[in-house]
Amino acid sequence: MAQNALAAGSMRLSRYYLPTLKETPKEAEIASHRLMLRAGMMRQAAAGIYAWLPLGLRVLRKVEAIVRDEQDRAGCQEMLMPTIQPAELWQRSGRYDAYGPEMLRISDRHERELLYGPTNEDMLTDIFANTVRSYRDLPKLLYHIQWKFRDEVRPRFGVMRGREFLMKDCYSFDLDFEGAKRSYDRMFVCYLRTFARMGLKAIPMEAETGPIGGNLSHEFIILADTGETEVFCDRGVLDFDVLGSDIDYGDDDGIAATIGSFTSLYARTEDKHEAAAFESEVPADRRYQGRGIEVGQVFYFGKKYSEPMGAEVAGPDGQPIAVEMGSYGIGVSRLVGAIIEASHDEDGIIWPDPVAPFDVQLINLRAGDDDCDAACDGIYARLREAGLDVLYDDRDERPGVKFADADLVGLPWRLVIGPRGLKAGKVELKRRDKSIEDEVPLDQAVARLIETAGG
RNA sequence: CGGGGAGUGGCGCAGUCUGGUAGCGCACCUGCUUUGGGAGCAGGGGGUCGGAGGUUCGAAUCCUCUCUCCCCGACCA
Repeated sequence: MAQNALAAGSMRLSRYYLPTLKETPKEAEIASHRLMLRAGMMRQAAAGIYAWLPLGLRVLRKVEAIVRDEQDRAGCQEMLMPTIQPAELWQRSGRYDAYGPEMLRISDRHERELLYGPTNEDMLTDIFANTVRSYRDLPKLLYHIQWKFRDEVRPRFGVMRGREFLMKDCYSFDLDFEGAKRSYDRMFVCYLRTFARMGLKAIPMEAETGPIGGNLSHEFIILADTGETEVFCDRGVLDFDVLGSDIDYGDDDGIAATIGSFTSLYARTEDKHEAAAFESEVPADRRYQGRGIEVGQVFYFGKKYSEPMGAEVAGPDGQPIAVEMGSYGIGVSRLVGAIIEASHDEDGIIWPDPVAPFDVQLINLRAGDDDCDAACDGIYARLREAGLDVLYDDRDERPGVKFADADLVGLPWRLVIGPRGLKAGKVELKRRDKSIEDEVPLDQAVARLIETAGG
């Protein structure tokens, strides 16, 4: 929408850099990859590494803004750590040798060993250890949104599994397990809200917890027919209205209760699925089976890094205590692909309103015709004034080309103005998802757009 | 990393087996005609055939080496 002044902006398509493709580049197999290339959102630079073009960047920024907003709302504080890290940090945490060839190792002109960060536990734990001294400074939730690099053996699915990817990672620091659990719960709820705000059904599912044990790790899975993972869950999980329920981050018990209602219901990916448990715990009419994409994970790992890296605070009795930590990731760039997987048809993308690169596609069917130009220019100005982001197709192209591009790019609203309708004083107002297709008087169309699509 | 496949103009492809002056569709440029679902006609521009070496009078085509990309699997946000 238009609230974000930085992201806002309308464009005339004749001036916009939007290189759409009629044919699919042969390297693109899955829908999101295909559509992102065809819709001119990105171009590949190398395997798993992409350049974001203006349209793609708009979406990436919107997704990022929602993630940021919800992090801040949950009490997390944003910072920014570098993409390049000294190897020494990882040698101290013991991960440098453990990480393997997935880590891109580089060296500078002094032959100092560096690496392109695949994650930031080590660095932030180090920063924290050097700056926080007392239990009274806890708890803390710190996050950043930064590009990461993992040298995957086999990058694929476009932006869904690239080597370079934009990720939000948050880290919690608490004095004891109870505190760590509160932080974990807080992030859990934050994630539910974050994905819901993007128009997605994201389901928390039990995940591997590693050597720590317990059940304190969940993957958040977006439902999408083309997802890579098979998921099984109780439909109750799908019906839960997170945005409708008023989350109060000051109310720990309320948050714990919200999570309890989620985690009490069966929800597992194929790795953890047990048919017998599924059938005994979930009534037949509530069993849901489908496919999904992992877009986030929350993880409690206790003192795994704080102990080796000396991240200790003085407790109430003055004795040093290694802090309890957790980390919480969201694949921001991956989400752009995941959203498309979850929302497209054979003609193109169908953007959920909150992440759409523009609100409205205004189509002038006969650019150069005085009446059409006048009507479109007027509407373009009025919609912009109302704060809507409009992509105005004023190109000297045939209608078929414009419709095809509009379907491809997939903006939520489409306003079509042509000589035929104009003679009758009407324009065509449509939703990309086809839920609305109306011929209405021009003023009415504008009013409806401002009312429903406006900030 | 195992198994498969592909590199020829911006995109999609043919040509390679059987060596003989690089082609098609779309896109692009100019003009005219068109104009409610990817227009028609005419004219035009653009390619070291991934790279390096070799064989040959002559290599996109044959041989050797190499780089890159994609798909399936294992792995992963």
